[in-house]
Parts: sequence; C-alpha cells; structure tokens
Amino acid sequence: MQELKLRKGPWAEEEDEQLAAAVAILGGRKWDALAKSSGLRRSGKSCRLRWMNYLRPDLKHGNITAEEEHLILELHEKWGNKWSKIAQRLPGRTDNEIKNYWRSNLKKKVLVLEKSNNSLSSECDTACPTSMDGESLLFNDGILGSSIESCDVPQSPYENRLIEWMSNCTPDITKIEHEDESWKFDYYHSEWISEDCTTNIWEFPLWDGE
DNA sequence: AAAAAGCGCAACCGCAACAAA
DNA sequence: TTTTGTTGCGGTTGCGCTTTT
Repeated sequence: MQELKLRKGPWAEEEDEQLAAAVAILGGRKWDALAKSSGLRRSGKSCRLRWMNYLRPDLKHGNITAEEEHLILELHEKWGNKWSKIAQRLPGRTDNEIKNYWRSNLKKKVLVLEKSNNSLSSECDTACPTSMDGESLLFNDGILGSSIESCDVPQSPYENRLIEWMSNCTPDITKIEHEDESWKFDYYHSEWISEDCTTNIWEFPLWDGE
C-alpha cells in the first residue's frame, strides 16, 4: 500500500483547524501518532512546529515590546543562541520568533553600534568619551547620535533613519562596565543595580545562580 | 513605473538527546 | 545493551511584501 505523500509548505486554514482539533483530543504529545490519526498529510515534526509556533492559544501575537527586547539582549549576552532557553523567560513568545527577531533587529543593531563605535573612536576621538569616574562608558545613544552628527562622515538615507530610530528607541544597546563586576547597568531605568539587589524590575529573574 | 535590494517571518533540515521496545 | 522511533533545538532557506534606486 503506497503511503500518501506528505505535504510541505504553508499551512491552509483547514489544516490548522484539523490540527487544533486533533491536539484538543489527543493532547500536544506523540506528534507522529497525532499526525497519522488526524488525517493530516503532514509529518509529526511539522505538526509540532505549527502548533508550537503558531496555533498554541497562549502565544502572544503582537510586536516585541521594549521590555522583551531588553530581556532578549540580556539573556542572549548571557546564554548566546540558546533560543529555547531564552523563550522560556518570555511567556507567549517562541524560540523561532525570538531567533527571527534577533537576526532581523537586534543583531543588526548591535553590529551597527559596534561598527559606529569603532569608526568613531578612530575618526572622532574627541567626540567620544571613553571613561567616567572609574566607569568605562564606551557610548550611549545620546552620545552616539550627537557624535555621528558632529563627524563629517557621509551617511545614506538608510543610515540616517537607522540612527534616528536608535536614538528614539529605549532601551538602547550600550556597553557599560562597572569597576565592580557585581554591578550591572539597568538599561531600562538607566541606573546601576547590584546583581544581588532584591528589587528586581523584571517579572522573571535574570540571574538564576548559574 | 519598474527593477533590484532589503526585510520579516513561516517552515524545513539535520542533528543530538531521550525514551521505549 | 542495542536498536529504533520520537522530540526538541538551532541553523538555514524560501517567499511575499516593502522600500529604495
């Protein structure tokens, strides 16, 4: 008996309904069995992915907020590309969503800022303060914006919009180090906080003792 | 106005870890 | 203990839409 060829590519609305019904009855486990018994011509793997990344009722379907962006940055700095681990700290967000967001937004943002910092440090040394009272303040968005303006470096419209966006958005990406490593800079409130500070601004703890 | 480039996102692929037989 | 099947993860791709030239 020849098996029906499995479907690939975008999911149709009927398939979504069929999958949701199957999960309601069989539960979100045993994806292979679910795929077969539901009549969907999809692999269990594909069903799982569709459910986890799109159909799950507890998913958020809006834009990533500034708080979430900040948390992603913090956690990515700490854990690297451990997207599923990062996603666990952002309820309603999927690893795929965070991964895509990082690739399309934050990575570029970080690279541009790093690149800007490098060029500024060589071309506009006087415009970029590098230290303040024992703290190594490499740059922040205000300094970056004004420094770039003060430099005679040609910019494309795209760069101008990017810089404008970076200047307006909060929190920004900065690289600030405190001489006491147990202190972290709270980008959201723009202040230094102690790592063992009991007042946590986040719904979820950033440091889990690892 | 049209072509090219950029972007965002859903989905696929390969691999490793885990569980069951 | 080994084999086989399933699940979960991270990287990558493809496609449609938007923006730029």
